[in-house]
Amino acid sequence: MPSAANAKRQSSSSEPMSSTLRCLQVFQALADPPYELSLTEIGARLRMVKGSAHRMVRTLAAAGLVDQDPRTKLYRLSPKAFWAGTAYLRNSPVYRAALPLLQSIAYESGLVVSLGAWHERSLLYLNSITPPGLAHLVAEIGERWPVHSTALGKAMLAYRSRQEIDALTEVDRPRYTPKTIVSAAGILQEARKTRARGYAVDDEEMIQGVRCVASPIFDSEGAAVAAISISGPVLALTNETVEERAALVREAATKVSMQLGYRPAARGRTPPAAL
Amino acid sequence: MPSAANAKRQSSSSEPMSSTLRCLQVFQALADPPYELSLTEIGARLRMVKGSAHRMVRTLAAAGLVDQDPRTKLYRLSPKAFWAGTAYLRNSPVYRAALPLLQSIAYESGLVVSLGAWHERSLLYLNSITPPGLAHLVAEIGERWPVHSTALGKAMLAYRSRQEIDALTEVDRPRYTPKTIVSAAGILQEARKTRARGYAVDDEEMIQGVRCVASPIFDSEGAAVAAISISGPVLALTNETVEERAALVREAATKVSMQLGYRPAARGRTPPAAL
DNA sequence: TACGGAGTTTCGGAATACGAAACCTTATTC
DNA sequence: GAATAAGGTTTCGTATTCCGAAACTCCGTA
Repeated sequence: MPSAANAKRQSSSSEPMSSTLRCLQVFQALADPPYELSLTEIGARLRMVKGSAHRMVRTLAAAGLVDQDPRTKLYRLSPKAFWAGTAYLRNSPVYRAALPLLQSIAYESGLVVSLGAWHERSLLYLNSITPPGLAHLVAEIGERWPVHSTALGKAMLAYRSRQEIDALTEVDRPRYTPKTIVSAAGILQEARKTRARGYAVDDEEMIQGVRCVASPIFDSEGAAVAAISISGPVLALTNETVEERAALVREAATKVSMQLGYRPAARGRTPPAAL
Repeated sequence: MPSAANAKRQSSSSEPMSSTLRCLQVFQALADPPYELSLTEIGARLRMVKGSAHRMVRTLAAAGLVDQDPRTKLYRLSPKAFWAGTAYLRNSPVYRAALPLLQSIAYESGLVVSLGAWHERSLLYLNSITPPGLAHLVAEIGERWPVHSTALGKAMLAYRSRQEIDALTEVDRPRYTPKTIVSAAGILQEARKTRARGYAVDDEEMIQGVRCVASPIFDSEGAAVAAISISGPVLALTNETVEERAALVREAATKVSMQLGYRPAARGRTPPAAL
């Protein structure tokens, strides 16, 4: 009786499982603030009836990835989701190679040291080391930040392909402070400067009063996949000390690149992001 | 035509989506070492034919949670999975409250400082701060460790319910070093000692040459949901200095508990894990 | 050039998920 | 304290989606 002369093909070929995809949308919806959602809210955001939303959170709960607050009834990601997601870190050659160096630089500089990776045109924070007293200017593990206004992002962007930069700057990027560079021309110019001096600088372009320097990490294919930064209040990271801090991150980033199999003098590799 | 007199009920009530559950099993399989699996291996582990395994990794890939290494063809968790999973951390009151304190203690003590949470009878590492040179004795973010042989685990276990302890110690726990306490009686005795002195000690019970002290964090309901520890080589964490290190973690853990709304002198709360 | 191993796609049949609506539970209002 | 409202949970029939088996393709090897 069903499918009586169904007009539509069951789909051309190996389509992903649609019901599972919708369920994973629920999962990902819980990964953004406010991190805790009611059933009704989930249904509203993802355009599904309450019953379906309920089935999906129950499925995620059955898999252990989602918890429900007994008091508020709100759904949120569980510790198991954290365990599973962080497998990426534990498996990441960049992270494993960089972590010890981050600690060293943090103690040497007394400032915030961060490791970020390139992910879908944004900067993904992998970890930060923060000396006491500077906790307020720290990005959280796993947070995504813009690449045009952070030192970590700019360090990677400067060594990405020209097409990637152009795609990013098709329209002006968001402004966060008066110093944020938002235009395509400005961002391209910044990339040029970054390559010229060998490190990227964020001079209060993301957060007022915070300055950062960063240097990119290259994988064995020469792609800028990550970066290391030192951040601090403008009073601590003055123009006089920027150079030596930059030297710290450059040295560390180079070491990590080497461990990843990057060889700077490789055979005729085209310099990235040619202008 | 289908369902022509189907003998089996479609299931009593809101069952979770079975196909999605199997797909999430694939996701979780990638969260354990070796972290990268081939299609055939996934199929073998989860008892599914290749075609099904393929549909599932394609679905996870379509959701962005899984990547395939272009060279090796192996599947692994993606940065997006990391972003999603770490939402648990960003949303965690314990983590937010404890992180600044961890940094302080790490700088004060010069040793490794860790934060762990109770999760399904095991210890889940949320983060660690490691001074230079001690990187080798650090547990990774998101790793799960046993509760009977780690200071973090023992600190929480000592304040859990008697039933929970008994359930855990039904059979002897795994031994990792000659000093590991594996019997039910020994673990119970340890819990008693921990409560008596106010902090837990791991004296080379997990890793030879490494000693740790830890103190539990209580939520507003009085449950020991997390703990803070200081770890170091036995030469650095000597008997003479254990007391003062323990004082550091106790003070920090108490502060975090307070921030979570825990009130030690609450109305007639039954002391946990009564003997 | 044949072979082997692994990944990918196809296909029909049958079990599974969807949506709508009813039901239940908890908090709020008068 | 009863009525109400808002949200969470369950039921049910239909038709859509998923499962398994097997064929196909790709790539490196003998």
